[in-house]
Amino acid sequence: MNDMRFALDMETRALEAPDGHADELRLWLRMLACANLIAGGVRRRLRTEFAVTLPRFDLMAQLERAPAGMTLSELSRRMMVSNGNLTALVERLVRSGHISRRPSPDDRRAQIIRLTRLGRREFSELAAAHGGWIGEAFSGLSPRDIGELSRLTAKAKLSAQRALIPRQTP
Amino acid sequence: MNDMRFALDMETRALEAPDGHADELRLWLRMLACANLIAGGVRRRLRTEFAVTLPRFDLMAQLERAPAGMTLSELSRRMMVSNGNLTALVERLVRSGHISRRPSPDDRRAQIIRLTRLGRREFSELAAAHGGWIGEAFSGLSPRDIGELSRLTAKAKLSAQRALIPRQTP
DNA sequence: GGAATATGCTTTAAGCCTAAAACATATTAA
DNA sequence: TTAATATGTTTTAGGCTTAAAGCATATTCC
Repeated sequence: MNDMRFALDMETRALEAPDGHADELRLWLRMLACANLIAGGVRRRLRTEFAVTLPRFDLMAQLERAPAGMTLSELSRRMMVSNGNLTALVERLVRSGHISRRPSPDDRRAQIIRLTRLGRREFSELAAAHGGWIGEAFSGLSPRDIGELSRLTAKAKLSAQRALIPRQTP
Repeated sequence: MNDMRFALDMETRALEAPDGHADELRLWLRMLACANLIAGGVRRRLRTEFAVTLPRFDLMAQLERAPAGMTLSELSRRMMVSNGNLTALVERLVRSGHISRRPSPDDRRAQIIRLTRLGRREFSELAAAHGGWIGEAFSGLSPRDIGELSRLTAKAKLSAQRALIPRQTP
């Protein structure tokens, strides 16, 4: 039995803000809860309907947009996960026949990862279902809401980038 | 060395939508990227500045709002994580002296978890810093933007709940 | 009361994730 | 050219996360 339940009142309790960041905190908790909710739903459906994990789906989604393939480092940047994380994930996908791995002709340290025919075929099914779930998830919002939310989220992302990314040391 | 870099163009590439869910997909990828970005920054700072993990912080944050304590099940609902997940997390926090665990007087299966004095003291430092980081993260948005984004995110969360939560089987 | 069912918690197996260190190869600078 | 530095990948140690199964105790139904 699935032991998980969604607690939906995470941010409904008042946040007694120590400083004046109460609105930002409320926004953050809402955004986090919303993202976790949707990601959790996607994860559950991928598992029960397709026996696939979300990271595997994410990896295939990135590769699908790069028919020529990609190195592990490039992949780790796009997926926003650590480099070492990919080693095992890629290994599993190679073993299951969804991706191929060959040495880079340009750089003897690097490898090029690509979707196999099987990987492409299976991903197209996953992507169709996934698109439907996301459409459902936001079906309570009008097109106008979606546009506005999208715009503001992009703005928030940019703001967070500036604020949170560690300074480059060139 | 920190091997992670933030790839920020996740959703900048066009999404060729199979159906008509392109806008929803773009929104979803933006929201996910934004949440991951902020959560990643918070995680990194908690670790480097306080040697604390994000789940530990989250757990303490929940307990801080419940001075009378809480059972593990209640905690798992509020944190939106699985029940089994908490066993080890709670064990570690008990060992480090941040929380206490005592049997429930009402239910011999249950335990009541509470912040200790140390836990409360340490959490108050964490919370202050955390509030500041979140304030920074959204500092590029006007109060009006924040209000609007907060409102729409709440709406999206509600929509996702309706759409994605598995049907209750009463 | 006793059986069936539900709930609280732990355990297990598997996978995900990070940071840091290690190693190999490239690139740059002196 | 050699040395220093950077980059691509893997390894390691530790923690997080889930689903599912198992155990103990409560609750409900008959």
